[in-house]
Amino acid sequence: MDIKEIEGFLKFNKIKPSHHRLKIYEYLVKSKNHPTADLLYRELVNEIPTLSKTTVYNTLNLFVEKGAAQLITIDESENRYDADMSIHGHFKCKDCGKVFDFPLNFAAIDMGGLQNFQVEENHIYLKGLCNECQAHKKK
Amino acid sequence: MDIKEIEGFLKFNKIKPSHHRLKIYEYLVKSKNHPTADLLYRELVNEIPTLSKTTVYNTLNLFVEKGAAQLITIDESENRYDADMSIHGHFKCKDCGKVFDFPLNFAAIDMGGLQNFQVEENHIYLKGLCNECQAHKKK
DNA sequence: AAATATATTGTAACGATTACAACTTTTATA
DNA sequence: TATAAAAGTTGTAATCGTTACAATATATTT
Ligand SMILES: [Mn+2]
Ligand SMILES: [Mn+2]
Ligand SMILES: [Zn+2]
Ligand SMILES: [Zn+2]
Repeated sequence: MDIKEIEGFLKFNKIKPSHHRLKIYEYLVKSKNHPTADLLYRELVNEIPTLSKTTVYNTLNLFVEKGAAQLITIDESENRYDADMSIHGHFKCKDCGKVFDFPLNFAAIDMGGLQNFQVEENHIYLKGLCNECQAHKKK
Repeated sequence: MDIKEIEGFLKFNKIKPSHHRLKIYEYLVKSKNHPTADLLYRELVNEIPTLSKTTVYNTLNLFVEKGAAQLITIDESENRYDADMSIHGHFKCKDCGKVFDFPLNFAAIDMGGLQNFQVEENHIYLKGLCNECQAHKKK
């Protein structure tokens, strides 16, 4: 996904593609690491020295509003963001803190129980130990 | 579930059942409304005028540590708590803000995709409009 | 009863996020 | 192109949920 595609995608979502917005969206798409606003700021401020944290917050809120990114509340004190709007689950390692994607058959979940609720968003969060951290523990 | 059962349950989880702890746990069990620390405080401070908010936070953290309650991160700015440790999903209405339980067949989720992750917790959060709020909208 | 451990309190600090007004850049209008 | 209006960005201060901490109160042990 190159910068032209990202520009097109933002426009498609009625977001005016300013330089900052392009860079922030590009980071989300390419890193796939579900960053917090603070991490995004720290990662981009070298490349964009004039960047302010408020712009990062404004931009992420705009992306969520316009449906170009989703807010991930897997953490208890910080919000994370994801440009991948497809239905998928998130796994957070309690040791290293990384958040991983995993595929999800959503049809298997959305059954019976919820009586007449009109579902607009789904968030599947698992927590435990990732592959790598399990290996460390064994030693 | 009467107060004696609650006392026994706290003891079983290695939590010394002080008066405050009993009342807080009782509220969680009986209200089933997945309260925030602040709501819990406001609901109990009339009955326990000496209650402090710090105690509410301390107590909820203790419950989670000891496995007597679970932390629910369905909100983006406030933590909620649930004494129901069984596997079930949560639905949050975007209109009225209420958080509802719904039954869940977890086996359907934990499939393939997550490669060698050791799962210790699962959180299934759906959002949308509850029954009642859909009715209001129609008018 | 005295000593020790545990629980609770009130206040201050912290950290993530937002509010807001000033400033800059882009877009529209004349 | 010059001017005005709109949109984007910035830095700082404020807000709000949560935690740190030291003082006090209560419970448990000696
Ligand atoms: Mn993801
Ligand atoms: Mn519940
Ligand atoms: Zn890990
Ligand atoms: Zn509702």
